[in-house]
Formats: sequence, C-alpha cells, structure tokens
Amino acid sequence: MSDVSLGATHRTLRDEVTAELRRRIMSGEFGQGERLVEDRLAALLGVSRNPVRESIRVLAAEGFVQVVPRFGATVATLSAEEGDELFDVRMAVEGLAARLAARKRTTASAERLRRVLEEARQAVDEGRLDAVADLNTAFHLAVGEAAGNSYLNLMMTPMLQRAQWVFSQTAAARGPHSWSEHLSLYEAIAAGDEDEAQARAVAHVAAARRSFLTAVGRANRTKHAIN
Amino acid sequence: MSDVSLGATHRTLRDEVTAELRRRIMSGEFGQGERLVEDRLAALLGVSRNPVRESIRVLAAEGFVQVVPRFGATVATLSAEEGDELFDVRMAVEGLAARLAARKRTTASAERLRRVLEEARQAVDEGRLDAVADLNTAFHLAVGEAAGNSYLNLMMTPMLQRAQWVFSQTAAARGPHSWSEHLSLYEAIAAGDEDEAQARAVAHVAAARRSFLTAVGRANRTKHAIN
DNA sequence: ATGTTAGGTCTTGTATACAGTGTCCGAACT
DNA sequence: AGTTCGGACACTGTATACAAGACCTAACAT
Repeated sequence: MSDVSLGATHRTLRDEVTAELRRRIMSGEFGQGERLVEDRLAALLGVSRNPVRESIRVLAAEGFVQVVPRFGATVATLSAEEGDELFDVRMAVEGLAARLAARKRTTASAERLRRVLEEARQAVDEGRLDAVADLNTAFHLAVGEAAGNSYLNLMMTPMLQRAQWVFSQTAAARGPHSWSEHLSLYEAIAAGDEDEAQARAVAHVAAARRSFLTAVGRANRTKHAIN
Repeated sequence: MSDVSLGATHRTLRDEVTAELRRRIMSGEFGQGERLVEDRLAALLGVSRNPVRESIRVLAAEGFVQVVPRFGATVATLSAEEGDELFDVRMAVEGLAARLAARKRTTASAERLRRVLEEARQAVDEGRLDAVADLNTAFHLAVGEAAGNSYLNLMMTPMLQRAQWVFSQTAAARGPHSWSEHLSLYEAIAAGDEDEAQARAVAHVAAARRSFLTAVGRANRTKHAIN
C-alpha cells in the first residue's frame, strides 16, 4: 500500500462535470448571467442530473455561479468593479503566500516553481496562449503550495481560477513582463527574503490590476462593457 | 415586484441539512476524522441521500470535510499546526477587510457593527456563551460586509466559521478583552482611519492566536492533544 | 384597455432504485 | 502459523422517477 493514493487516483464523473462546466464558464462559452438548466447540462454532457447538481453547488461555493432556490443557477455576473475588487484580495492573500513561501522554502518547492517557469517559457515560445494562461495560474498556485499552509491553499485555488476568468472575460492580457516578474518573485522566494517576496508578489498583482483597468477602459471606449 | 426576493426568501431542505451538518461538526458532535456515511446521515436527519450528498460537497469546499472518491467523506482533521496556520490567513484577510471597511464606511454599516456589539454585550451579561461565540463570528463577518468587496465576503464566511471551529475544538476561550478589541476596531473603522483599523484587526487576530496557542499548550500538557 | 385568474408547462427539489467498487473477513492452501 | 484467494457486505456513484413550485400565457371580467 503506497501513499500514492492521494485523492487523484480515482476520478468520478462528477469531478469531470465540475471541471468541464468550470472550463466552459471560464472560456466564455457559458456567458455571464446565462441560465444553467440542469436537464440541458445533463443532456449536453451525457450524464444524469445528479452529478450536474453537485457540480453546480461546488461552483457556487467557488463563486462561478449564483444559485437562487427554486429558480436555478446562473453564471455569475462580473462587473468591472467586482473584477477590480478581486485584486485587493489577491494582493493580501498572494502577498502572504509569497512571504510564507520564502520563509519555508525547500529545495523541492523551489524546484517545482522553476519547473513551472520553464514550462511557461516553452509555451510562450511556441505561442500556445491558452497554455500560458493556465501556467500563469499554475505558478501562482505553486507559490501557494510552497507556503505550506493548507487553508491558504484551499482558498487560493478558486481565487486564482476566478482571477483567470476575470482576465479572459476582459480580454486583458499581460505581456512578457508578467513572466519576468514571476522570475523575480521566484528569486526572492528562493533567497528566503520574506519582505522582498511579499513586495514583489504585491507589485506583480498591482501590475496585473493596471493591465485589467486598461483593458476595461479600452472595452468601455469601444462600447463593449465587461458585463 | 420588490427587490426583497434576495435569495433568503426560500429555504430548501438541503440548506438546512448543510447548516445542521456544519453545526454538528463545529459543536464537536461529529468528531475529527469521523466517517460521514450518507445513509446514516440521511436517516438521522429524516431526508434522502441527495440533499446530504450535496451538503457534503459544499462542506468539502469550505474545508470542513474531506472527501475521498469511492471511499466517502470524513470530518476534516485539524492538527494544532493547521489550526495555527489559519491565523496567518486571518491576519491578511481580516486586516484587508478592516482597511476597506474604514475606507468605505457608511452610516448603515457602522450602525450594523454597533448593533452586533450591543447584542454581544447583552449576551455576555446574560452568560449565553454559545451566543457569544456566534456573535463574535457575526462581528467579524459584519466587518467583511462593511468592506463592500463581494469576493472577500465569499471567502470570509467559511474562513470565520472555520476559525470558530478551531476555537471550540481547542477549548480556547477569550475573555472580555476580545470585546474591547472589537470596540476599538469599530471605532477606528467608524473614524475612517484605514491604517489604524487594519492594525487593530491584525492585533486582534494576533491576540486570538496567543489564546489559541496557550490553550493548545495546556491541552498538550494534560495529554489531550487537539487531534 | 387593463387587471386578474386559471391552466399548462418548465424547472427545481426530493426520493428511490440500481450498478459498481472497495473493504473486510474467513477459509483453504502452503 | 502465515499467506493468499475468494466471496459477502457496505458504501458510494449514477440514473430514474415523482412531487412541488414558479413562470408564462391566455381567456375572462371589469
């Protein structure tokens, strides 16, 4: 009996439904405010209503859908203001994550961060944009894991998914700056400099916020409001 | 059509099951690591397995239960270390909440905070200890609401419930100091002093951590480890 | 013309039934 | 005596069925 059986051994239908619904919401295939009818989703995914219902509850807890009793679930709406609010939370949470990651750094966690950075570099070179977005989230999540705080991780996972959603919904994009900022953050963590790590993480999120606000401004000028 | 229909109009069975299971976990009636068999919970609460299953998924997202596919759900275990880790997260998150609450203060939110403080004072006078614990959480949550950040609120609700759980599980208790700290935090928020509000919130959580660590130390000395 | 009410339809909420998988225990074999 | 294999049991995963409520429409009355 090995210890490899850490959850991911089995993957239930419901897990896949949850992931698939989340993916379709994040990709914009399910638009904001769109009604999520259990029957149709079940038919669409070739399953019964039960896994769909349970998935919807999870996605509601993550903030991706809003559920009104006896009415149903709709994809959450994301005003520009709500999108902006997320950055305040991220600065606080990710700043802490970076600080703790620097404090508790291990060779294993540093190795993991470096590996994600390397994968991202390749994806950028090959122009795989969707992979870049996923790897961006993966890097931030890896910092959270390096912090070694279980509850911090539990809350960071949906938070970062939401952040990715916010970016994709606003057609906001960050250039190569983002990855140099990641590298710089990694170095501070690897050096064990808590203050610097936190400062760089906060600055990185602040830079992301500026990109977001620019994109929102652009959208407003072209009459394509975020919501 | 009034705008009063804000979610809480209807209360489904599943909502009550979720609340009831959470309550029994937080009260210790369902001990850490205890297996949660769907059939038995359904029979216990007089419902079918479906509401129970959905509730378990929600509680898993909140971190109260751990679900292993094809094995089942168990009440999450809470080591002393994990309990302590929560305070780091709380300081970051609640510090932000206090700062934003001070920034966006309104007469309505200030009134609401004052009302909770008043209710708590009465509960303390009347010696209703369980109500005091709930009102403690309610105050912290009210600060979160006063911050006017929807996602911050979404994550604070389960975080504060978990904090209450940590305290009750360790038999940690805080005296009247806690409420004078609350009052002091309220005043900083009402005065709109962001820096002071954040500092007092952080100090308050830090004080709670000291109480927790004292209780854990006491438990360890008496051979009653938290887990 | 407008308000109201009754019916039908759509969708959620809940329960029950079935299938599949893992666990545990005992018996047979080494 | 220890080990391994097999089968019964228990529980989860998934599907289907039924109940109840909400919304929409249309006919009717005022």
